[in-house]
Amino acid sequence: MGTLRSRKGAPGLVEVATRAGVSPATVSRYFNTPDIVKPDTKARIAEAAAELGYIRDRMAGALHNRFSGTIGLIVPTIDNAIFSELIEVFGGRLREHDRNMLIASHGYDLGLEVAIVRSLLERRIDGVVLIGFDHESIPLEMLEQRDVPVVSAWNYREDSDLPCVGTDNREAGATVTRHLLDLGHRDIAFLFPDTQANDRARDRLNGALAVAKERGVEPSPDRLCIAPYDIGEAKAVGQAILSADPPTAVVCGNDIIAQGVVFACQAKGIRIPDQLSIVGIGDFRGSAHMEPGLTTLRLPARQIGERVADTILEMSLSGLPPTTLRQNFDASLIKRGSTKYI
Amino acid sequence: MGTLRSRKGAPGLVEVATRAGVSPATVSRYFNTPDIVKPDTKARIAEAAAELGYIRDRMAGALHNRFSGTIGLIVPTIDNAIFSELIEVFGGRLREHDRNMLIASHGYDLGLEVAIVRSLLERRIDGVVLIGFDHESIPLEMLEQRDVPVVSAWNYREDSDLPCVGTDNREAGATVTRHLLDLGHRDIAFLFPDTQANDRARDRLNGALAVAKERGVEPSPDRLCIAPYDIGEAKAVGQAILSADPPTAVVCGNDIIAQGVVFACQAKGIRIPDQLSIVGIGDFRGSAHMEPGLTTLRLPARQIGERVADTILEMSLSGLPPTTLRQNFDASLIKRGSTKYI
DNA sequence: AACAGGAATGCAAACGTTTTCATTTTTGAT
DNA sequence: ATCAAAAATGAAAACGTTTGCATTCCTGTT
Repeated sequence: MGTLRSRKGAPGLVEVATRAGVSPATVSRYFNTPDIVKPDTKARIAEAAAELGYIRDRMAGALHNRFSGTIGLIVPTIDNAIFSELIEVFGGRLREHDRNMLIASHGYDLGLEVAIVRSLLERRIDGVVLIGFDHESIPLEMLEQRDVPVVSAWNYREDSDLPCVGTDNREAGATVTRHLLDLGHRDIAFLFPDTQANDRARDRLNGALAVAKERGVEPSPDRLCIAPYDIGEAKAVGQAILSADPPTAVVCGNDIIAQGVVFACQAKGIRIPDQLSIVGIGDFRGSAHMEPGLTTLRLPARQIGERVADTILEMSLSGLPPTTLRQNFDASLIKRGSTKYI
Repeated sequence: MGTLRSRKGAPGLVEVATRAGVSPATVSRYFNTPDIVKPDTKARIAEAAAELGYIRDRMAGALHNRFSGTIGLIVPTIDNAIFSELIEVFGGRLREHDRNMLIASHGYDLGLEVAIVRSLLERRIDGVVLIGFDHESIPLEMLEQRDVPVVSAWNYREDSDLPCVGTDNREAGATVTRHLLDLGHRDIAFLFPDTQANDRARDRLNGALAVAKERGVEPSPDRLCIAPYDIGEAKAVGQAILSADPPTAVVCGNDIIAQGVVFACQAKGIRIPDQLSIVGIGDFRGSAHMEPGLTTLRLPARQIGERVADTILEMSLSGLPPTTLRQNFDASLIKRGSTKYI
């Protein structure tokens, strides 16, 4: 069905072999284990390959040796500052190791993950990186059954089922909240996204509430607000909070929300940090440079991205769990102009 | 070399065939051309496949019929609001068509493209989407030689060599500048990234300067400033501009830069739009909600993303140039609070 | 009831590599 | 110069599908 295009003039391994006067096997070895072919032969093959403009067909190879050289990354969203640095760094690291990144997003619809995982498995993925710990069991089983390595990125939990590389989100929530408490704030609002299918947000909120309680601060229900990771909606929620009986400080689930609240204040003429202190989590692009600068928790996205890549590659090569099963990266509180003692 | 893991228990096409009591060929047809297999047989195969948890191996198939079901996308950067919506939409559309997205970024280093293209070709990509028109000839030739469809996204030019889907960036630059001129501004500064290896920025700036000249406004050299697509650096450049003898308006290469300038004003206590009008291009996340809202040009990223996907799929299926070789999407000026008549 | 024509299916040869095993060449020591 | 051992290469059988061609099974017509 349909017109079948032929591979125009693309030369194959055999043609390189013929031209170099060696067997296909030797050419294959030249590419895969160059150290076992004689320098002399190597030179001839290199020349032949260059002259023909040969490009190897890794699919054909993968058919044989199980490795496709492709790693899958499944994220909730690409179109958002949250994961973009992680994605960029991860992809770059993979390229350094001559692997490709197959990426898919599900828009926080975990049900889509099963379709995505199936699609990735059909392409013989060498490994899969997921964000966080909230996942349906079916896709995980499919991966498990086929022995495909899986790493959870972004989150750290000492008792996670999956190998993980990330930060402790409970701790993250606790840290920013502690900062506000240390500054003397007692009337604190919490703006977090729906914690239903988002373990990062859930952990952060729990950590935040735990430390508050510990210090004797128990927010009333109207101090617990839901705002999605969207700057416009966060701004709207922020304006609502600030309308009557505003708190003295706000803990935001991430910097997107915090930025929304900053804009809400500017819209209502509320001075930051004099009338309201704001903390975010993430230190996204822009948080450092807005006015006032946002006090936030810097998550080491760069380190996590690189480490995730290294970990999944290690697993795919060894076929075993990684040497370090769970890796925790510390987040650091960055104090800027958006917080102040009360 | 290394331990070769075997495909644990993964069943193959033949096992499905055996269990369903049909030949492998029929099972293959069941997946590829379901309409030519008898309903009865179809049911038996479906059952067998489900029971075994069969997942097809598209690499093996690709070996035969040339289609890997994977499309490559090469962007300058992922970690930036510029392309993220395009990427997200494009990837989603591909998934709807049961294709995967292989993504790579080169960080505005076009020299990297050749390595990336090679790597994609090794994976038997069905098509490649590039951003803009500035590309080295070698990767393009490699793709051409192998008959791999290429589409340029984001930019539109009526005389482009490649099929393209995007907006006319000259027009974009002209539109925002015209808006300022219409408001009576004559002393306008232009903040653009280095236009060396970035045809989008170059076209925008040229369009902006052309329309200015047309109206008799010729900016002095110190009104032409270079700022990268980075909010912090743009803010710094903005502060420099505003220090002595500030202009009455600024045209920014994109919204990131514009946001930086907004923050620069806030830092220096310059009131927007009373003392300075600012326009951006792109209508990125956040531009609508910052204070004041940013007047900018909305680029139809969503439409472009979908259309690019459709176009590359069409090309890959037909093996021909797309029916519509060059597709232009109109951008619309969004007037918000950052601009005002002088 | 016989038959033509189309619809379903099966057979076996690809697709472009990798890899095992066997064979040849080289190396270094005597 | 000779030989054993190591290094380099070659021959051919995989890998898991797809597909052209051949065959069998239907369906409806005379």
